[in-house]
Amino acid sequence: MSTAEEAQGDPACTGELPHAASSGPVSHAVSRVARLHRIAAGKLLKGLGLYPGQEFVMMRLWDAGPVRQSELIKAADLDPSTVTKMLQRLEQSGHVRRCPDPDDRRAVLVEATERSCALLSDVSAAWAELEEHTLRGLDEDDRRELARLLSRVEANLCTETADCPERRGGD
Amino acid sequence: MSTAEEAQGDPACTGELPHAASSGPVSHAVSRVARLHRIAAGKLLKGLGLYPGQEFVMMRLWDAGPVRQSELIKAADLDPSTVTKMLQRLEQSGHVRRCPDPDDRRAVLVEATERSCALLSDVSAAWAELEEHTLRGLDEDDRRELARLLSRVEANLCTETADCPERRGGD
DNA sequence: AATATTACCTTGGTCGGCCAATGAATGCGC
DNA sequence: GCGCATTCATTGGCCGACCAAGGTAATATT
Repeated sequence: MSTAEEAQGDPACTGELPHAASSGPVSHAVSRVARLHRIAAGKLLKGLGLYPGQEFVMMRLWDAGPVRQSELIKAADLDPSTVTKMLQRLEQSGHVRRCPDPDDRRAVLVEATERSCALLSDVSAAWAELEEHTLRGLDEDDRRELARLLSRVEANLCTETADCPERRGGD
Repeated sequence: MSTAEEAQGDPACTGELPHAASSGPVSHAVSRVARLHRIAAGKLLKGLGLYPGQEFVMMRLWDAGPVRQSELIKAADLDPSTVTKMLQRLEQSGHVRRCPDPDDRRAVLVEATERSCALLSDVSAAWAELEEHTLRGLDEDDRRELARLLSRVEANLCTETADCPERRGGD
């Protein structure tokens, strides 16, 4: 076994930035952090029977009670088809119940099952753990700063790619 | 009751944090930023015939020339199967050429096609644009700070969930 | 040399996520 | 009332990403 190279070393953590990405170091970091963060979330959620991404939907349901699917879509800002499929799986796994909306025959009302409500505290705890894992070693100032900067970045990314002269036409 | 205050025009940009996620505001922000960032990258790459995620592999190939698939896997820190499928599609779309490694009959050598090399500058430009889009409005200090914090977070997420021994300082 | 291990890649499955296109019900304008 | 546009949700296709399992070849062990 010659590989004296740190059995569990950091494969990708050695930030070897590709040349073509040198123009976007932060973007690169965002991508890597995103994947790692998702993986970490996935591990924590796995024990709860949830897949990463489903928590957002469940959280909305826990918060808001029975809602239209369109509300979920708007709240999570996801593609309708994404939500449809996710809900089908969540229904299959017993986390969610769906029934037609009596008021609008094309709409569907979604609500969290009682069983899933038992997960609420676990998911909250998992998220707290994830947060701590993510921010370990950062003091309060750093955390605030990171939150602030991410918020700025999010706002930036919410604007269309190259057409945000912050002045759309009349309406 | 029935305060319909959340029924506003802005879909997701209004940071209405679910209650269950209040324990992890930064994690939530990371998730949202990640998705938005990926979407932005996707839009920029679409015109170049690439899908988000493929750039990383291509960048490695442009940097390193013909490499083993395992090198790519290690460099990008992706699942082998992910790389296999991605390369199959990249080969199909003409961005990549693969041939068996004469030195190791189970290995595969991968290289960027000449055609794809023409994309290098475009991808670099796209990444620069993405970076600017991401960081618009942040001054140099903020950008440095964000890079620093993301780096810290990345390091955190590289450690297993509850196991953070002394980390190697990497040269 | 024969066997066991390990490394390399592939296949098949699953999920989240997107887009495009479709069908069904509602609502608006005429 | 009738027709058209909107909204709601679904389907199918695609891609990235994961895991689990498998097959083949190189290497270590015996």
